[in-house]
Amino acid sequence: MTSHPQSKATLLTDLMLAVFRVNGRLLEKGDQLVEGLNLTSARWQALGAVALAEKSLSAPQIAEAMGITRQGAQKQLNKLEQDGFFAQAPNPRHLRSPVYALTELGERTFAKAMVLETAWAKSLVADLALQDLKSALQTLNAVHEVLNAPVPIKGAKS
Amino acid sequence: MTSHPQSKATLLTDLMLAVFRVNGRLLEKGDQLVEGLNLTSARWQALGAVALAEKSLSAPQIAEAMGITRQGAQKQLNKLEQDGFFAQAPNPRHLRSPVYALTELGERTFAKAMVLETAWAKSLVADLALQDLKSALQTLNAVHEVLNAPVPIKGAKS
DNA sequence: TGAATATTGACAACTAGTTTCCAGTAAAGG
DNA sequence: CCTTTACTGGAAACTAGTTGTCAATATTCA
Repeated sequence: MTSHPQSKATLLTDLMLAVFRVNGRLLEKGDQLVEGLNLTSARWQALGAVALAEKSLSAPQIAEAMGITRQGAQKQLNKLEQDGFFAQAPNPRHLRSPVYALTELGERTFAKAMVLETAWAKSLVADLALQDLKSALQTLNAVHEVLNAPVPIKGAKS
Repeated sequence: MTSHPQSKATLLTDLMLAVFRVNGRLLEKGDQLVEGLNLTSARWQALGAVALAEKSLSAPQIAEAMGITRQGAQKQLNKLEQDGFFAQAPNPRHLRSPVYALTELGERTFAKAMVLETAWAKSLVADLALQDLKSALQTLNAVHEVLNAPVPIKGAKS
């Protein structure tokens, strides 16, 4: 699907494009998977942050778990609270910053989503080899590591 | 960073999360890389669609090349034209649907971005093995293939 | 203790994409 | 031909995130 001379840099570029494509598909399929639960991929992820922490979290904590900004997480939380998935509880550590807990509905819905995700993942891996998945995961993690290095800013407004 | 029992389905789930993380980083770093050129990742991608086609394209053609909707591409094109990167030319095949060509500035800027991207990719691959990149690319492509299969819609509004 | 500093929620404006609708244009089939 | 269908740009409303500002609350530390 791309160029022929497979230098390492070219391969990395191709890998980047593959990440973009797969990312898009995953969000699309994730949305489809949970649309009957009044969820989207983003809303699901917010439920997951609290469910996996197994305790109530403040908005900034949820944001950090989701890898997005405080303000972005807050927007989702406000909607999810309105929809009955989260309930606020007073935060002993901070007057103005409540803690968010899953409601019954939130717990139940997240559990349903987990069941769907597990079934979906199982159906997908039929054609994939365990070792390939392992090494791909390792390589992506290595790429993620490398991406923490600062960008050479030659092109900056000089 | 995640759970221990490494079943294939669990590995795939972890791989999905890795794709999300790497995708976010790539967009962030891509934006930094070209910010001195009055570009963003999205604007860069639009220039690339026309540059790589080596001919003028209509808005729907550019959208398809970018993997986004016609309307999304049109928004970028309108801004990029205002900023002098694209110029419209009449489309002999359609009165109302002009064709977009890179201006001098557009060509020059895309060339600069390519230089930056190549240098960046080269600097990143130092710690990565060629074989790992190859197999990760293949696996991601395989995952992308599998993702074209329809989702089991058990959770849908039945 | 009290002053500087960091964190927080609310709000606004922005990027980047989506879906939906409209009206004009092109293409295809009878 | 001319009617139906497909394609196109424009605009609006939406999702999902960002940055930035403000005022209030916490924290740190001299």
